[in-house]
Amino acid sequence: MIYVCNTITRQGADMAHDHASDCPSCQEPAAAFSRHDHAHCAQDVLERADGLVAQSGARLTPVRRRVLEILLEEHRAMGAYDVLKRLAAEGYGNQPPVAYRALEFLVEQGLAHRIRRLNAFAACMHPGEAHAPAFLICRNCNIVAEAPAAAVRKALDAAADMLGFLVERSTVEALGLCPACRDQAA
Amino acid sequence: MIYVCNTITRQGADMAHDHASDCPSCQEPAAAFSRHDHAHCAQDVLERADGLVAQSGARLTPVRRRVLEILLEEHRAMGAYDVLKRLAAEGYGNQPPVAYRALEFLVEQGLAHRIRRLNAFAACMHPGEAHAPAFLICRNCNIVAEAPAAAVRKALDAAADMLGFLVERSTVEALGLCPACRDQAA
DNA sequence: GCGTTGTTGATATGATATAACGCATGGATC
DNA sequence: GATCCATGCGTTATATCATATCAACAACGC
Ligand SMILES: [Zn+2]
Ligand SMILES: [Zn+2]
Ligand SMILES: [Zn+2]
Ligand SMILES: [Zn+2]
Repeated sequence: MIYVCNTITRQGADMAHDHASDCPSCQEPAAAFSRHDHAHCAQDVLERADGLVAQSGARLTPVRRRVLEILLEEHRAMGAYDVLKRLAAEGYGNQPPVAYRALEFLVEQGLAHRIRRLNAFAACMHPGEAHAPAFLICRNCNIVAEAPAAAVRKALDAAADMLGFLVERSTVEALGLCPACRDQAA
Repeated sequence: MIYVCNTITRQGADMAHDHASDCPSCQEPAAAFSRHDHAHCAQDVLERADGLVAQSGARLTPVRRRVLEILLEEHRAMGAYDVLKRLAAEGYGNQPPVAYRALEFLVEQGLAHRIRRLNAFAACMHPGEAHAPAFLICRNCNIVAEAPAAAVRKALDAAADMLGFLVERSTVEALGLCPACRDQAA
């Protein structure tokens, strides 16, 4: 299947990763929203997730791994109950805590992100790489892309520092139009 | 009464406003978290709100105005149901839509902000001034401050633009420690 | 084996948010 | 004045998001 990838990875010190260079998400930033076979990306992320979790001493149990797979398959921000429906249909528990716990675990491990504007979760497409992404949410087609935001964080830290405020975690989310919907509107 | 003001206003082209210069929120950024008599700020904001709404053709009805007053009085981020309790106690409707509609109106008019991380709303302390603030949320004492974020938005716009994404609205929220709690922790 | 820890599943509840309907008001139009 | 229409309000009901608590069970170290 062909998807539009919600991944945006820049080649560079902060975002580089080590898998095959034919990964569409590892090309130029301008290619982030372009259509490509997402199966490769998903498979790559899963493999890296296995390694990262083992390395941290945590356990990527069946439910947790399945939730990550679902997020990768669906390839969009999903509500906890959306995930739960999928789990229930596959014989896992169908109670909210099952989904919330798995999602919380994935977020803690850096394998997924929480999109507060949507009350939803999305798989991180470059786990293990230090990053604090900004999320770009298209109001027309609902695609969610992760954008490198080192400069944004830096500006935020500076603004907070002027007031004596110490930033520990931050949320940067933008609502607007993706390239495709932007063209369509014009 | 003495409050800590959740307002941070900088004297400068983007944030200046025209009322009396003894407003604590109009002093140096470093004074943003300091204690002061908030009644002056609240009164000033209400007066400006009246003017702004009239100017835009909208109507600041009793319920809407009362919600703004409540937000200003409480001087913190409030959940919709907190506001609703206050309204109900004063004889207004006690159903969720009453509060949500008024809050939505205030946000649309730029008289209040929605803080997604807290699922809450706070009065804007400098309505009418072009601004897209970042919110600084203390994880210890829950104070919420509005910080000027022009540089942050600029960086975000630039990051999005590199991907062809057009930002229309954005959410920038930081969780951390306010100056007081930071000192206390040290 | 056996206690300890962590994971899962179930029940129940709490918290946040919106859909849909009908009525009242107030201004524009006839 | 009567009619129409747009707007706001109140209500019922429902949808969506999230957590507290307990019981069963599995993995692990001893
Ligand atoms: Zn990839
Ligand atoms: Zn789009
Ligand atoms: Zn004040
Ligand atoms: Zn504090």
